[in-house]
Amino acid sequence: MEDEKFEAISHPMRIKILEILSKKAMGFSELKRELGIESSGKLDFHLKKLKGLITTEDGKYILTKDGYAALQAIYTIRRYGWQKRAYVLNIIIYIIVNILSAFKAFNIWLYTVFPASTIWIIFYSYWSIVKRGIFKRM
Amino acid sequence: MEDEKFEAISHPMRIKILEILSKKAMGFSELKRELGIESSGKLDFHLKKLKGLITTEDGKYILTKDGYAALQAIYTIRRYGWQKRAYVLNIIIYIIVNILSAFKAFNIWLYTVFPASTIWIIFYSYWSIVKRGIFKRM
DNA sequence: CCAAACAGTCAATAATTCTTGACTATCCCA
DNA sequence: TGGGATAGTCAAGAATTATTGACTGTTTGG
Repeated sequence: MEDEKFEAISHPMRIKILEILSKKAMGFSELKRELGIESSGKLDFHLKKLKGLITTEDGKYILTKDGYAALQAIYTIRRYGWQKRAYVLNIIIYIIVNILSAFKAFNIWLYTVFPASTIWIIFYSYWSIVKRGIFKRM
Repeated sequence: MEDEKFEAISHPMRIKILEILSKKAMGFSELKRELGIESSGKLDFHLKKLKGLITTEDGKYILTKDGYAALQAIYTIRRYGWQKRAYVLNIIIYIIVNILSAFKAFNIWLYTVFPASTIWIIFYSYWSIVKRGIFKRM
């Protein structure tokens, strides 16, 4: 099912098209100009390959939900480090919030801040490490 | 630079190879068996296409850092809904933590929990919405 | 030592993808 | 009314990717 999505974004021009359309809806000719190509057939070919990732609205091309997901995948590869950094920052803030709260008012911390933030951090760690494998062989 | 990575994972067999190797390091023949193919040339061809995403260790194939990133991209497409759900849950927990803290001890909340968690939520929202576009045409 | 299993390579062919360029049709405004 | 801009389609050929199958070494157990 998702194999053809990777096929769809496996050509530089199609990635370019997704990036352009994520910023601005465009018609056929404007897109052609933006891509710096002369051949209409070429653009037609690539637009057809992007079926499911783009659609039209008021005569202009826009990304679909899956189009944004595909772009997301591209950014995942480009900015993979982000996830790890976000995770580390999350943990640091968790620790800071808890230490500050515990020192200021132990009881409140123990019964509200600590359980709530700990549930969150467990969930987030599970998501980051188990589901997304952010620390696997990084 | 990353274009060839998408080309690399644009074939079902290569996605299968990445998934198999992410779970267990394997030699040539074991991989062939696991994939249910007869032709050595075929496996050789696809392994070569995966250059940069896999490597060998003790005579067995394993994923590289980029291999895991590519697999990550595959999961991003498969489990895209997760991000939105995680974001919403994060916001809910932020609100709960803040309301509870504010009611129990207003001053502590105002000077520690609120600023720290608000900085976090701004950062996280920026990351989720601006950088990753999780609400764009979902 | 022999055979079977492992770990590939490579050339030829099949299949698919990409590009070109010629063509159609509509709209608009001068 | 005619020319330029928009919005495509399609067939043919070029280029690339995928598969097959025959081949080469190495290792390992009996």
